[in-house]
Amino acid sequence: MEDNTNEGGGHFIDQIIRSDIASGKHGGRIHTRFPPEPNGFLHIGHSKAIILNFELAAKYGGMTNLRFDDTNPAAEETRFVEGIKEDIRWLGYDWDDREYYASDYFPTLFEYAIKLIKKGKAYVDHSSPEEMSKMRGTPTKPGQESPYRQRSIEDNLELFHRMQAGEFEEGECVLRAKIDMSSPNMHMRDPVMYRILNTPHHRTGTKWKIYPTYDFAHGQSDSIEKITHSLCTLEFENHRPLYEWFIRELEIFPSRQIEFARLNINYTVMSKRKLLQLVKEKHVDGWDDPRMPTLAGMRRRGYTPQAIRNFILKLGIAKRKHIIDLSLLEHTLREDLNNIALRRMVVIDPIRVVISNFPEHHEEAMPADNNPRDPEAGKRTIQFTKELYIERADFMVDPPSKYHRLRPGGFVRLKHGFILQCEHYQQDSEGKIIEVTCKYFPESKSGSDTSGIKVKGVIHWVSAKYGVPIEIRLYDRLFNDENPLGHADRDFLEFLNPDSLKLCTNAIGEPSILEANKQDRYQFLRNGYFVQDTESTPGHLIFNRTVTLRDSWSKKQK
RNA sequence: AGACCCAUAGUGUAAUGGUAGCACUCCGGAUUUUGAUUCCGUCAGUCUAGGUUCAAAUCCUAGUGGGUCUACCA
Repeated sequence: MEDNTNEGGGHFIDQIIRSDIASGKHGGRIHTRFPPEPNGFLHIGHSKAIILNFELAAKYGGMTNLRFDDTNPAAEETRFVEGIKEDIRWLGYDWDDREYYASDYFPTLFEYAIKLIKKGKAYVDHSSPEEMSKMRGTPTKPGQESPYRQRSIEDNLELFHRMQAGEFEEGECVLRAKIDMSSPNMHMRDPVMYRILNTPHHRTGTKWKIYPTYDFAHGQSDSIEKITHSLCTLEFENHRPLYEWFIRELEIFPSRQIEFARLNINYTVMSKRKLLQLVKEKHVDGWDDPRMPTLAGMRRRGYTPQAIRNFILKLGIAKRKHIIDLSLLEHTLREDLNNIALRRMVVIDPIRVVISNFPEHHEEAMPADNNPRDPEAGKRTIQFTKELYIERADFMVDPPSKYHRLRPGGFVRLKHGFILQCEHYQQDSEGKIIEVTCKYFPESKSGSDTSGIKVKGVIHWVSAKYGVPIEIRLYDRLFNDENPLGHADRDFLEFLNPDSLKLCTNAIGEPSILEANKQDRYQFLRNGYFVQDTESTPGHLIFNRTVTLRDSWSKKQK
C-alpha cells in the first residue's frame, strides 16, 4: 500500500495502531480479520472493510484472517462462502491458510457460556420474545428483571445442557447474560447469548441445537484468533461495552473493537437486504447483474480491482457518516481503464456511408495504435473500404451550432481514415436517414495528410465489408434518486431507473474485436469503456459498457 | 427526548495548539486525428455561542443539527 501519509499522520485507526506498536501492546503484533456472514454476496461497501483490514495489517507486518461469521444457520449457505472467497481474491487479497469459521468455535463458545453460568453471570430464561421485549424497557425507562433471573447456578447449568440436548423447542428459552436491566445502553440489559434453532447449519449440520448470537460469538472469535484490532462499522458502537464485558468476565484475550463509517455511494443501495430483494423480485438479473453494486456485478460490468482499491484508498477512513459521489468511483475507474484499455472502433447505431469516388474493390490499410498511452500494446491494421458505417448521431441534416460532425456539404475526418465531404443523403418516408453519400480526399490519409483541409470533427467508423455484428449493453445507474432509501414516505423501488439497461443489437465492430479475450478491457472510441460479458460467445459477441467517457459536448447541449 | 457517536468548500478527506491543504464535481482556458486523454486556472469551507491560551478547526462548557440503540439478525 502506498503510504502517502506524513510521519504521524494517517487516519485515526492507523494512529491507534501506531500508538499501540509504540507502547509495545501485544508485543507490537498487529492482527486483523475480515468477518463476513455468508448470507449473500459482497458489495462495494465490503471492499472498504476488506481493504482496510488487509492493507493496515500488511502495512505493519501483521496478518489478516478471513472468518465467516456463520452463527445463524437460517440465512447462510455454502455457495455464499465460495462467492465471498472469489470476490476477496479478485480484489487481490490473500488470507493464506487462515480461513476460519465462527462455527468452528461452537465447542469453545459453549464452554465460555458454562464459565459465565458458573460465575453467576448467565441464566436460562423461559420468557417469550414478546415478554422479553416488553420487559427490556425503553432507552429512557429501565427494564424489569426476568422472573427467571435468580435461578440457581445448578439449575442454569442443567437447563443449558438440556437446551443443547434438544429438549426444548425453538423459542422456548434462551441463555442470557446477567448484566444490568437498567443500563442506559440497551445492549447491556441482559442480552441473549444463545438461542435454539432447528435449521441445519451449512457446516455443522444438526449437531448443534443452540447457536450463539452475534454478541456472544464475534468478540469471542476475535479473542480466540488473538485479533488485536477488530474493525467494524459504526452501528456496532453501542455493542462495544458488551464486547468488552464478555472479554473481561471470560478473562480472554483482549481484542479491541474500533468502529469506522461504512461506505455509502449515491444512486445505489448498499444494504444486503435490499440487494437480496432486487434479486428475488427480479428487478435485476441476479447478484452479478452489471448494475448491482456487488463485487460480482461490478466485475461483470468491467470494473477493475485496481480501480476499486484506488477508490477506497482515496476515501479515507473516519467516523463521519457520508455519501460518496458516484463520480469519484467513476473517476478512479476511468483513470485505470484509460491506461489499460485497448482502443477499438465500434458503431453502436449504424448508418451506411458510401464513398462515391472510392474505387469499387479498392482497400486501404490503415495502421492504428491499440493504446496511444501504451506503445507496448502494439498496433493493428484496419481496412478502409468504399462502404462503411458511422454512428447515427454523427450525421445531422440540420445540426445545432458548434456541431463538429457530418452534415450535408460538410467535412469530417474518419479516425485512422480519410477526410470525407457529404454529397447527399437518403431518407425514408419518416425522415430517417438511410444512407449518406460522401466523397473522400485521397491525399488526406491519416498520418500522411497533404490535403491541407482542416476539419474540426473526427468520428469513428467501421468497414461494411469487414465489420462484425456485436451486441452492446449500455448500463446506467440503477436508481434515479441520489438516496433511494432516504425517503420515509416512498419505497426505494419507486426510484428504479427504467433506462438502466439499453440493449443495442445492431452494433458493428471492427474485425479485430473477434480476438477479444474475456478479461481484456476496451475503449470503443468515443463510446466508452467496454468489457465482454460473461454470456458472450465467439458466435454472439456481447459487450457491456463499463462506464462512459467524460462528455463535455452533451453536457453543453443541455 | 436516556446513553453513545459525529459536525472542515457541493462531495469526500487532511491539518493532533502555530500559514486551513488535497482529491472529485462544477465552471473557464490551452493542446488534441477520440467533444476523450493531458495541462493550466477560477469558484468554494472550520455548525452556533461562550471559555482557556500569546495563539483554537484542534482543548473545555452549553446549544444546535445529524446518526446509532428498544431481533432469540449480523
